Amino acid sequence: MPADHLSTTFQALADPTRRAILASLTTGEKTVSDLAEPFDMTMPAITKHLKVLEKAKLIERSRKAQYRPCRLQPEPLKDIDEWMEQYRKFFEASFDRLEDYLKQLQAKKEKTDE
Amino acid sequence: MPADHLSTTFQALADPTRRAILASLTTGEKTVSDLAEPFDMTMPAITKHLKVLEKAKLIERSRKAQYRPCRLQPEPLKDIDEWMEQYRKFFEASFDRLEDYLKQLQAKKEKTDE
DNA sequence: TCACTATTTAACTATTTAGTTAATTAACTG
DNA sequence: CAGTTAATTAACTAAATAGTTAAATAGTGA
Repeated sequence: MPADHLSTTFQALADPTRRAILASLTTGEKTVSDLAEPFDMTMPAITKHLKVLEKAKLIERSRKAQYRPCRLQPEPLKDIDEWMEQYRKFFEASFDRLEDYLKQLQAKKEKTDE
Repeated sequence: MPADHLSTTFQALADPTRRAILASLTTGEKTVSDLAEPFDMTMPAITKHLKVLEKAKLIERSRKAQYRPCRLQPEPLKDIDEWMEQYRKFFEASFDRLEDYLKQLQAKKEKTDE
């Protein structure tokens, strides 16, 4: 039960329904029913996913009449992005090697084409 | 119980012990005992964490005598980084607004200093 | 006030997770 | 071979997760 900030964020993102909800919020505020619509899932299940996202501060909620509109709150994603920084050199390095390899392939192909 | 690739990766990262293990592997290959040393936890617990990381393909393991050295395998982190791309404009935008605000503060301060 | 819509809460269940202790496997070393 | 070190497996437990159905709450509007 890790209570730390990053663990809570990663945990919240470790579910495809919740990631889809976040993606859907990139186009703007949505009601709970709007968000629920694409999923083959009951409303209480969606309410629970929203609570997980809210506790992780990935969304914020307000009230408009009987609606509880949700909007994206991207700060925790920024924290993950910053955490990622220490690993970037590793996967960028392997990407560079891939690029080198692809360049070699291309060079070989050009030779064949001559 | 999401079996998809991104969920598995996020799930593996949603634990401070596992993130610390990854960080420790940035300085190179380590044995299980090396990795276990900083934690107040039994060896079987560490073995389980390593299995989670291995299933998520965040580490790879080999054998050297009685040791099972682990090394970082950063590809899944790259996938997260790419997933993040769709959100970057959101948190970069709010960072820009913060920058603007700080510039305004600075401008005000300079005026006061005149 | 009554009925309707939007959403949440309660109570329950099945599965997964993170840890433990005790026992086992594997490889080295005297 | 006997003993030691490295690591895993088995069996168990407590807590968390993701879902369900049924009931409750809150706001709108005739």
